[in-house]
Amino acid sequence: MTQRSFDDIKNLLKSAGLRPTRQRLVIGRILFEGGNLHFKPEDLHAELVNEGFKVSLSTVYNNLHKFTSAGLLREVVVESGRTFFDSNTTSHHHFFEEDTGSLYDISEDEILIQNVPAPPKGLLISGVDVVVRVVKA
Amino acid sequence: MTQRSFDDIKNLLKSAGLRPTRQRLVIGRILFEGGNLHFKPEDLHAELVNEGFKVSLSTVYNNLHKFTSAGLLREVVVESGRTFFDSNTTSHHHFFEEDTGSLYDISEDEILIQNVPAPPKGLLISGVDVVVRVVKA
DNA sequence: TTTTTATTTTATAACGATTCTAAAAAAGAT
DNA sequence: ATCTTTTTTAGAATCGTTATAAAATAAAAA
Repeated sequence: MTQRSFDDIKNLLKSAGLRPTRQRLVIGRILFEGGNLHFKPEDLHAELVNEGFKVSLSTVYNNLHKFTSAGLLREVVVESGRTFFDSNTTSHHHFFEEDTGSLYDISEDEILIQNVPAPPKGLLISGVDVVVRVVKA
Repeated sequence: MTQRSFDDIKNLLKSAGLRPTRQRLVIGRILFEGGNLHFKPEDLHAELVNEGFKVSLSTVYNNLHKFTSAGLLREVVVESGRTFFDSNTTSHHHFFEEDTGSLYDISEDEILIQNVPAPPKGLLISGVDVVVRVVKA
């Protein structure tokens, strides 16, 4: 996944059924220009403001959720109280460093999970999340 | 782990370095009377009030955290926005049903996790959490 | 194009969960 | 009992997030 042009982002948004607004293009360029990003809504908003784009925090939240339901982003739950998003939407796992709030990917085929028991009656497995908590050595 | 007397709870608290106050005894009796409980602070507070005990919500939060750092409780992170506690402090995993907020234990030896990669330089693994997300069939 | 309609953005208010505050109460030590 | 320390409490404050409703923008239709 290499550097993406503005038009690529535009197409990405369109094919996800999202209008390519100015705000979404700018957000999309940061999130999808290549490389996997882990971030909090506040982080992204700060970066946008920092780069000189006027986008409200509401819009950031709004679009992170739209991107997520459109399959362009994933939410990662590692801490109660704050939400992390991940620009890598493929199935994978994470190292999480509580001190710093840093996340690191673990690819799905690196880790091996076996013998997941059958869920309680009437329930179906929709996903398996592994969080490996780490601390400074 | 069978029914525990008030004195058992008192000793449990004492040996955890916690003064056996009226509030802690009452909370402890609910949480440690046997059986594994998954609950939110609000739930516990509601139950206490319901049973006729006057305990403030602050005290509940306060003591859940004290119990946790004393090793009597565990926090379970399955959703950003609310905190779950687990009276089972042994290493184990969970099914989580998002619709209802229900948690079900998966014992550690039931599930098999292998090939957890080495953490990034300078970090040590402090724990591995597996959350199996489930939905109504 | 212009007009119309639908969607999006925004500032701001509201919200729920949690933490903080500082004063009153209770526990333990002397 | 008295003193000291810890705990509890009500209430305010804070944090992250979501709701509101009016203004702006995008897309579709004319």
